[in-house]
Amino acid sequence: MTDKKIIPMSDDIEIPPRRPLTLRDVSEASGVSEMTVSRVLRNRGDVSATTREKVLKAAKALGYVPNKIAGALASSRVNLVAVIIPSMSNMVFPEVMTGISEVLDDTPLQPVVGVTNYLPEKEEEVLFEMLSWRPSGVIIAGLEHSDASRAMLRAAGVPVVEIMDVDGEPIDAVVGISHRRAGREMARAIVKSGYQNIGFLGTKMPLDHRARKRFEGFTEALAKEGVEVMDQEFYSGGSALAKGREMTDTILKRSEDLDFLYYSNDMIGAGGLLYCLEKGIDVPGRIGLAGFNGVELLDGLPRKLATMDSGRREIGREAARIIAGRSDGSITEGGQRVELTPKLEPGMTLRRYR
Amino acid sequence: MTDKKIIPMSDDIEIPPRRPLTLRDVSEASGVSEMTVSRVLRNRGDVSATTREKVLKAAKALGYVPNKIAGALASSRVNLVAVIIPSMSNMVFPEVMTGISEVLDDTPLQPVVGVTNYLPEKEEEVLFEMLSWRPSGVIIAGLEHSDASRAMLRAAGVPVVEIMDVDGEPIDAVVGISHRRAGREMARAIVKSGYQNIGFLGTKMPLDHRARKRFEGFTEALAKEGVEVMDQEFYSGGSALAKGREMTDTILKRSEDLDFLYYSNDMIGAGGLLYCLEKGIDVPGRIGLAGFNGVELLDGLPRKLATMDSGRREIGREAARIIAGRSDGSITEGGQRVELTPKLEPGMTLRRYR
DNA sequence: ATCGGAGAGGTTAGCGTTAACAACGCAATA
DNA sequence: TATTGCGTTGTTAACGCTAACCTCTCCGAT
Repeated sequence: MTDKKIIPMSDDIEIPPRRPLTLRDVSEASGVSEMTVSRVLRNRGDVSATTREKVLKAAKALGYVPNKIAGALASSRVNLVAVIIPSMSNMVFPEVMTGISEVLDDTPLQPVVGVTNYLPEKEEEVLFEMLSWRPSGVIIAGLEHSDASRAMLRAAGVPVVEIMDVDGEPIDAVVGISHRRAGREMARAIVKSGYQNIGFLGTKMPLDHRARKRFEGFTEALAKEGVEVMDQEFYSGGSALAKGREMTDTILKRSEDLDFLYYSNDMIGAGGLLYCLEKGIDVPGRIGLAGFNGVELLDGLPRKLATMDSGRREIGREAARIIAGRSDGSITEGGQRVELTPKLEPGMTLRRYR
Repeated sequence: MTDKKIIPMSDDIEIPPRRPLTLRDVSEASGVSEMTVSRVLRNRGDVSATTREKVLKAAKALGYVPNKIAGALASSRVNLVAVIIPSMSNMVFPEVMTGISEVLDDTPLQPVVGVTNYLPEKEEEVLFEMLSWRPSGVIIAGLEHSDASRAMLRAAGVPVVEIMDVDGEPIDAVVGISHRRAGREMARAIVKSGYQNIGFLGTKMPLDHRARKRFEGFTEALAKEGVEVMDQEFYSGGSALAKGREMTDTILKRSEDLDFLYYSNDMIGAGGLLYCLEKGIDVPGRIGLAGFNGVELLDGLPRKLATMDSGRREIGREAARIIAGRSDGSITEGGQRVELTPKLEPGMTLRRYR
């Protein structure tokens, strides 16, 4: 009340309040204490209807926006959930985000996204940055992290949900599918349909652990059937659809006997499909095709590509549910493990027999 | 230094520090004042190399993560940029985000995203929420906002960049293209190529102002040429590619004379293209097609769809540059206006003559 | 010997909010 | 009438950090 700053000002009637508004301003405007204003604005404690309205009117008139920074510091409660994903341009992660938002929208929590570009060092940076805001929980893609990252996550003292993948040792909770198993099942389905000369097309994957695990599961299951991957082709960067075409062209020219192509994602698979149809190749008679993810886009293709739905949206929802539950106290234990089952969608490109 | 809290503890050597670490812990561990630790951790002020190392070692050993909440409150500097966009599943906005991140990565600033689902009320909520974190700047899609939103943005006292669109009254800075103009130019190009019976296919657009403006510019320019839109078809929700097919089927069956279809985005345009090719319709001879946005996906289609590049990535970059410049003081004035020029890409579906 | 000044580090006082508790007024009860 | 107790409002002290100022030491110039 004492240190009212004197600011030299023009004669304008309407002085735009250059100093940002605080509770104090609202309290002065409404004639009650800051504490009461705080209570009104958070609907907490008993405040008489009269005071409540007086305060709300003043706050609205001034255009007061509470300062969450100060609030968070005082209450040591931050309603943010850190979400750390490798990429935004993949269509997969926006869908996960959608699932997360759907659930968090019904809670006081808010997601904040960080992108790592599949780089462990970047992940470490982003994680450090996010943890320094003391979020109420962390949702992070994958189970592979640097030692420093794992240490940070463990030390953060908040719920951590690793998503997408369940093949590995989680730090706390996990929600995802088994990519190895997804690869295995696809391999079996392919062989069962009578294909024998199988090619694999995917990303250059040293850092895409999930693609790698799918490939491992795939080759492993093929091996059990006495089949080996006949040829492979990898790409990085560029329009996935166009790359799918190019790679398909390359691999088919190189290995003419191929009768099945397994793509590590739907986008390149779609490119391959378009390529084959254009070339008049009989799909799935002469060659079968399959992708991975179950993206919506497939519904619009000339022929439905075989794929395996990775349940991205549901993964997001489950992860958010765990964080929300633990944060509001309705879940007390940690370490939950939710394995979703990827569903094989044979579409029209995987069914030589029957 | 006086009020060291006594915590009853077991005899364990390694006490997992359940109370979150503070500067104090680091200062005690390294034998210097908190202030010095703070200086080291922010590379500010003069600290001897010896002390610096001592402090860094202690911080790392403890696994200390600074509390930005407290830091922000004390310094009243928050290195966050609020980015408010209508949707994440559009492929357009992830690209804008990429542009923003590219630029902000070289600054201390960090983007934080909020999604409005094209709903003004939701925009208001999200904006309020974000402003309560006192960000250093706001990047927000579109020029149409509720009165309350505009008031908040003006009162926030930070740089505001409205992006995507320049047709309207900005609050502060704008970066985007003129969608009216984009619509007009496409109309002219279509007519110039000799098409006369033109259909429009798009989203139900009461809330998609940019699509609406394109449509307005489109019809306006057609009118000048004495041409009227012959038929229209709108959709909402679902897989855009599949919707493009369906709508194309519907409109072509309803209006057999149509010789050009203008789609409000590339995705439905691609669906339409695939449909026409499948039906054996001569494109662009019998029917011409065009979309909007210039998405990468088009590169992989059987035929390159005519489109107009909306320069999303560059929009993100420019917007981020303005925020960054104003926030580090290298730009002092406000109200900048950057109008990018959308480039017509005729592809292979818009060129009946020549 | 004296002084100026740079380098290194410490002290103090907030930043704007909320938790915890204290205090007040007034009606119902003993 | 005194007492209890509830509903309502105010007071005080953090929360963890940084800006601003202050002190001390040491060294070279005078």
